[in-house]
Amino acid sequence: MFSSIDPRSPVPLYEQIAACVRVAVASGELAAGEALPSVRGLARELRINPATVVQAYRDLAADGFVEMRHGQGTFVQEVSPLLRREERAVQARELIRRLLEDAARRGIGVDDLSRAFQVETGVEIRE
Amino acid sequence: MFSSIDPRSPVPLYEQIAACVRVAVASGELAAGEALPSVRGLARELRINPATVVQAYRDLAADGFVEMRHGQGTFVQEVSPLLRREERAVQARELIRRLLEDAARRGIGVDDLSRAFQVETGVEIRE
DNA sequence: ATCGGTGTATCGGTCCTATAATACACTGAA
DNA sequence: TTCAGTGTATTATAGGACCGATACACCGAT
Repeated sequence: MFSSIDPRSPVPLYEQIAACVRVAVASGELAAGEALPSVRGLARELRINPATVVQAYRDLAADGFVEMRHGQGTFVQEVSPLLRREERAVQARELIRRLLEDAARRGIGVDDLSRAFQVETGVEIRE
Repeated sequence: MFSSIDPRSPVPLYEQIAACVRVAVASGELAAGEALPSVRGLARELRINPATVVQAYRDLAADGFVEMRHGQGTFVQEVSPLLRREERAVQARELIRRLLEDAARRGIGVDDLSRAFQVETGVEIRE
């Protein structure tokens, strides 16, 4: 599940770890209620510091993906597909807002973005 | 033109300055061929270091927005609307690629993004 | 009660970025 | 030539992000 972790990558280790967990949950490899690897266990397996794993798990917990139970472990959160879908929508809107800000700062308009979106994803757009 | 510059903002000063110039050019407040404020002059006006202004101007020069002439000043570049439009398109695609990476890392799909785009901008989307 | 598992909290070091400071080099007009 | 203006280059400082080390606190089985 964590085979793609690369300490030399420019993206932070804790983000890589969190990403692995997210895709594992999305793909069903990690079912709701199931326990994640322990902080120490994963740290030993990846030969990194426990605190780094903690940071990844805390991010996931902040997003409601997992729950950390002191003394017990970290578990995939039970949420209805509807709620999870809503959560994704919220985050997607946040990403789009940031995109629009960045673009505006460079004088790039919504029409430029929608065209680029179409080119990169194949999703067609109309006004 | 630089009234919105805020040293306490989390976005770097040089980006704020570059953004101001870009919108000034886009709005026509700064015509092609016209000179920008000198590095020292703007630095004094904003009470910041000249090197910070330089970094902003260099970014703009790298994007082809302005031309820095040693000993003379920094001038808004003459470019055809067509070329400028192409440049915007390139940057827009770059922004979209980054958006897609960020989203994938969080398990957010293209469909989530296109819906969010629609919500935030009012632009309708179809597959 | 104890012990081996778990997460929690705090500190310090390293690296990178943004910004500043300062000295340098070019241009055009007097 | 000289000088006041301009951009250029190099080095130094402050701050933050990332990661590691280490000590602490909780839980459940024995």
